[in-house]
Amino acid sequence: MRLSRYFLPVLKETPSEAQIVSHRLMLRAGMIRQEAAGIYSWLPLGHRVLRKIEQIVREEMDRAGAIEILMPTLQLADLWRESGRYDAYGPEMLRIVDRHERELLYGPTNEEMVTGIFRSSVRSYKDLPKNLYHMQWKFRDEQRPRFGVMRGREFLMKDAYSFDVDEAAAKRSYNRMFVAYLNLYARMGLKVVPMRADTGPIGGDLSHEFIVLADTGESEVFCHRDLVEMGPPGTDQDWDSDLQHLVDQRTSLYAATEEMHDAARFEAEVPEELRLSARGIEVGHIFYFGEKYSVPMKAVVAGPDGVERPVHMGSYGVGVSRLLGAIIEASHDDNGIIWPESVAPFGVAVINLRPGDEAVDAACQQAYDHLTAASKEPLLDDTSERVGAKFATMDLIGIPWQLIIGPKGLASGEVEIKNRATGERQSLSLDSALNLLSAKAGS
RNA sequence: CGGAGUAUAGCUCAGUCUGGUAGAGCACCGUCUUCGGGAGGCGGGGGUCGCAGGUUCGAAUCCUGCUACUCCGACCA
Repeated sequence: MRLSRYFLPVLKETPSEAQIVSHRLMLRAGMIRQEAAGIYSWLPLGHRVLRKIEQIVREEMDRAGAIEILMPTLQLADLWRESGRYDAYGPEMLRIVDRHERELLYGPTNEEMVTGIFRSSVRSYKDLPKNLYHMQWKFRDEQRPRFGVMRGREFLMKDAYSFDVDEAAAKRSYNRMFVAYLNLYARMGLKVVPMRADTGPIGGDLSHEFIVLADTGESEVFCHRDLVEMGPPGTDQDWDSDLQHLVDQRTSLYAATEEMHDAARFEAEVPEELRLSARGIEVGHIFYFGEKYSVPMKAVVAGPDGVERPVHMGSYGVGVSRLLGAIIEASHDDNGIIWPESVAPFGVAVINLRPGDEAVDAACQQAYDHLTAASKEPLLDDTSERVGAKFATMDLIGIPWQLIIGPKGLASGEVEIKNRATGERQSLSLDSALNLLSAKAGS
């Protein structure tokens, strides 16, 4: 992409409404624009990152055996009356009436609908297990939206739903999601801790929240320090096994959110120097809730004995749009965002310090073509901004690598590359720079 | 949902108390100088002062109603 043809409305000044760093940086970097309280337009840069995160989530869900579908945003009220949640959900649910006076709602979640899809076609235990997921915009009419995309009213969520023949099988489905979640967050450069969580109004017996530790987090969390440093399980697993040892490894150490916290147990189980109490951002939540929906909605399968039984279900959510905020909270400095390479909107920023200079233009074009061919998704700054502004903008939007090409360096056959995260720079020939960047930059 | 605020140029904000021709910085356009970390000069464009009503010779400013947004708290699969 050439910056001169792109749409990147960066702001020099901080908009007054933004209180936390991720919100400020997303607005300043021209990633989002607020349209109403808790409702945002995604501008090109933000949209690119959103798509990258989506793709990582998709790949890890697919790897764990989940199957992607896409359900609509609008749902019929009658479907929700089957589960009893139409009346139970309260004012957070946006209710809509169409021209025929039909009662609809903008989906805050999809348990009812996916159960409807499942029960219409699955009859036998032989078709289980199944895990269906989608990534779709949700709407929850929060009383007080804040923190930009971290707590919006409209937000993009990946929600998966598992269907199993009994509780033991459902636990295996739960474990698959547990492991897949740890892997997908790790791919985004996040340190995430799973914590026992309250199941809340959705109901159920077994639930974990996945928490990114950050000072600006909305909830207080308590855990064993070792959990923070423990790496992800890795993607190379036997996904048909129960994966129980991986889950046990991470659930045997103390970790709980505020509402589940037991100070006495915390102090008994965790030596003082390993006790960590911090604030966290919830970026995922998984539940096993058994027959909560399958019984009232009559989602049943015939077992080997020919008897029909309600299926055992779980649901698994990742806050896709919230993850942008969480990643920025976890990775930024005074100059702006520092994108992990896996989710960066562009892989390399090619900075032309003197557009119009024949040699510089040619070198930039060569670099741009080379990096494009190498799938490094370069962003070429070919504008006539002053160099200070160019550097500031590229630092702000957080492209992992900068390739700086100007007349002075070029005269002695050199260009400069800079790593956004470390600030480290080196001068070298254009060819060496391109080889180096092709080898390590980008996804 | 309780409490506190805000609304004036694309952005950040003065001006409102005490009614009298709509302001600044940044951004934008033109031009000159400058040119390797958010430069400077000169010239220029851009505003139904959130909306509706009222008071007044005259309202951004005073009064009434409404709307939107923000912050603190409670709430939050």
